[in-house]
Amino acid sequence: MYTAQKPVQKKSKGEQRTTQRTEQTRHLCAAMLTRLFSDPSLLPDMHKYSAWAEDSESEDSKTKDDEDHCRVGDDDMDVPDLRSSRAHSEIGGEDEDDEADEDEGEDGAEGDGPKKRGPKKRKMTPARIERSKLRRQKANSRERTRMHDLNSALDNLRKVVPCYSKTQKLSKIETLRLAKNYIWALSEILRSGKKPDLVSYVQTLCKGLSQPTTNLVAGCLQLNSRNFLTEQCPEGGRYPGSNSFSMHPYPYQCSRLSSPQYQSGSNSHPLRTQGYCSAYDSLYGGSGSPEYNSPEYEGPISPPVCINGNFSLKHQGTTSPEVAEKGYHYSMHYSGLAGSRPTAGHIYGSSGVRSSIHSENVSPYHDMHLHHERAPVPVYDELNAFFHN
DNA sequence: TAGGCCATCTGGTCCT
DNA sequence: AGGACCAGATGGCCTA
Repeated sequence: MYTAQKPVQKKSKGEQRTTQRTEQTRHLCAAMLTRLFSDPSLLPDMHKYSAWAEDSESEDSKTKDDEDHCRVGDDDMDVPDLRSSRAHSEIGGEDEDDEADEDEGEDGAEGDGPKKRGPKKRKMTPARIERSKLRRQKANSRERTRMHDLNSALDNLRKVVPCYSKTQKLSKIETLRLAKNYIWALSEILRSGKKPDLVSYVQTLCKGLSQPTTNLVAGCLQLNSRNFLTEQCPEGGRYPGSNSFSMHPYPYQCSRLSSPQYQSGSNSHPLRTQGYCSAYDSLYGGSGSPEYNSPEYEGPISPPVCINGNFSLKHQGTTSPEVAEKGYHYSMHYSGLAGSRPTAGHIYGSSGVRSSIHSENVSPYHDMHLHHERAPVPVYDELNAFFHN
């Protein structure tokens, strides 16, 4: 009696862990695919997107509510399933024996009653059991491979979303969320044909992200914003290759950048030699865009990102140091936008103005790195062509 | 210690 | 029948 109920309690806890993430991921994927591919006209329409994003959130919550509701009703019905499932798990490979036993049990219980319809289960012979085990092993192996492929695809996705790090990976769900926002942000760029408002762009990018992820992105933003603030070539003019999308002057500043600690810095900051630059610059042709022939830089160019409303509101004055102290390891990466564009090399080159901005306070970002895979994302080429027409 | 995230196993369902 | 896909369950690892 109670042995059957104990797993239910355990299951409840397990569900809290599993179904939340599963449902979030599933609905996010479904919403993304449905919206993006079934109705392409939605793509460039950020107004619709805003509404949709809210819908998605409400759907998510609704789904969660529904799920919670179902869970209450499911408990009783799940008991037998759970019991059998646990039995299978603990007595791995004996499922067919269970079937055989079940058959016998049914036969015995029903006796002269109505016969169970459907194909009668054959008695399990040792050979069948062995084959069944083999099938299960093969299925497990395939499932592992499938999940590895899925994770590999997610890794590739991580590399083309705005905040990438090998050491501080975005979670699966956050990767999908950020990718969704990224797609919409890029779509809006294509639709409007002009440089987006930075604040709204970033708010779009960070919409729906968890606080930790927002902080991660915010850390990237700080790097970018430093670049925004210091985007001048050593000669006081533009970097070679910069175009009309130069970001001067920058009306937007990350709050953290207003603090003196980011106004004075060390020339020895390692980032200076690692090819980091404003992704916004990269995307919009601002000065200091990296180039692929830079010794340090080979990876794609990240989209523009900057301060997030949530981050700004919730963490002003507190989050930035916190982020700095957590030792988050992330980096901006760069899309292929600059791949065919002649630019000035990485902005943290040997010359001065930018260099002086960097502070040892950003040391948590020392290990930021650029990945060296350039994802063949078509939109990059489109954007590239667009911005250079 | 609780919660988040993840990998894995597993059974069910659908399709070829 | 077998493979692909999905979702539930579970346990491990990590972090606050």
